[in-house]
Amino acid sequence: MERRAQIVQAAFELFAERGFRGASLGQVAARVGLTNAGVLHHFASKEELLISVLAERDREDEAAVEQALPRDGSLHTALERSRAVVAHNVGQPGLVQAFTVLAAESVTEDHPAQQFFRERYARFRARIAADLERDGHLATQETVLAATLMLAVMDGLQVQWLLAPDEVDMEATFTLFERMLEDGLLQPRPSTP
Amino acid sequence: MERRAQIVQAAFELFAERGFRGASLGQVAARVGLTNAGVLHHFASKEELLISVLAERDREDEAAVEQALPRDGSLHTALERSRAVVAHNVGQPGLVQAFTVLAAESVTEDHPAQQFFRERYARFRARIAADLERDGHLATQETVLAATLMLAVMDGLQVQWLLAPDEVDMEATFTLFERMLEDGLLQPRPSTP
DNA sequence: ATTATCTATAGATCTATAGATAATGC
DNA sequence: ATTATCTATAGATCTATAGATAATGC
Repeated sequence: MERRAQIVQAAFELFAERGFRGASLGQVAARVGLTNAGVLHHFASKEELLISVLAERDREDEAAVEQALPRDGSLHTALERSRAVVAHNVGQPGLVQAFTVLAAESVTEDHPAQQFFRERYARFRARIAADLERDGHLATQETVLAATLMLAVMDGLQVQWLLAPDEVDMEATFTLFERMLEDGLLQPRPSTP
Repeated sequence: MERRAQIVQAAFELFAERGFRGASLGQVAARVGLTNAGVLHHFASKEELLISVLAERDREDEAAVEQALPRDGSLHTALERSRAVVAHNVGQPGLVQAFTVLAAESVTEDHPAQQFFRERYARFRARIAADLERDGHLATQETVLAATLMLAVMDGLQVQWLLAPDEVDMEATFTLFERMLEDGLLQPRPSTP
């Protein structure tokens, strides 16, 4: 079972570096010191390997966030969690790159990770929308839009940051966004003229 | 010269459908009714084809926006332009998919479009920041952050929208963002408590 | 003459499978 | 016995080049 984890780790790195279609089983095998066929003993196909990588990494990362700062249903905690995730990501370019590259690649034809990302985004949107709903400052109809927006900001920032880490300050930009969210949306509106 | 344009068009579609690394020269050739070698007569390599595709499409699209709604340096027009781009994109999933997939793919190792996207984002950030600067409501230091944020929102929305066009309302979400931007950031701050 | 295409092909990969061998767990 | 790995390989691709042929523009 140790081996499986090693392979998942190597595949994760390679998919981050080259994308799913740009990375090969042979490269994964070489990185863990196996042959091609050795890897395919543990995973029936390259697609199955990708699915495993995504499922296992996602589970781990969600667990890490949950442990560091448990959800309590409040909007305050929800925002703090997002900020914590962004701050954490700044130190994990490999992780960010893997999810950024694979999520975008997944929109292409017959991509094996399409269902995974579709469900992942739907789940996150619903979760954030629920927190915003409970907060009560937004019209029900707007909570989903705001949740979509929040995820969009995180994803969009990552692309720019990966391309130019010295020019793009992901944390500061996200903080600005949260300020806008709080001042412009969540406070009682100051008589929009 | 007609042929070149046909090839660029076919390549654009295929890169959108499968990404640069997932699409092949042979597929491009087949789509325009040429052989592999026929395509390589017009473009020295697959990489050169990609660069041409990006350069030509980008030029065309920028020109289209410019013609529809010329820049005049005002923030109002700048925001209107963004909204127009988002609205236009909703009718152009192929265009959106090409840029979304290729931008994310470009962050991977030795990707031929890396320089293109790096420069493109830098250019857009600078342009939007300049408009915000002139407007005068933001501290100079914040204009770049706000410009980064604006591009991030557009990009991030596209990923979610491409995966679930029926669940994600790109225009409505962007409108919500612009309202936040105006109310929360560009208006005189209502005594932040 | 020059430009556009084609045929043919070299030389790399790539995924996945079959079947043999080595290692491990009862 | 079962699990892990390997060697060998089939069968697809893929990119790019060389050299021949067809089409076009003076």
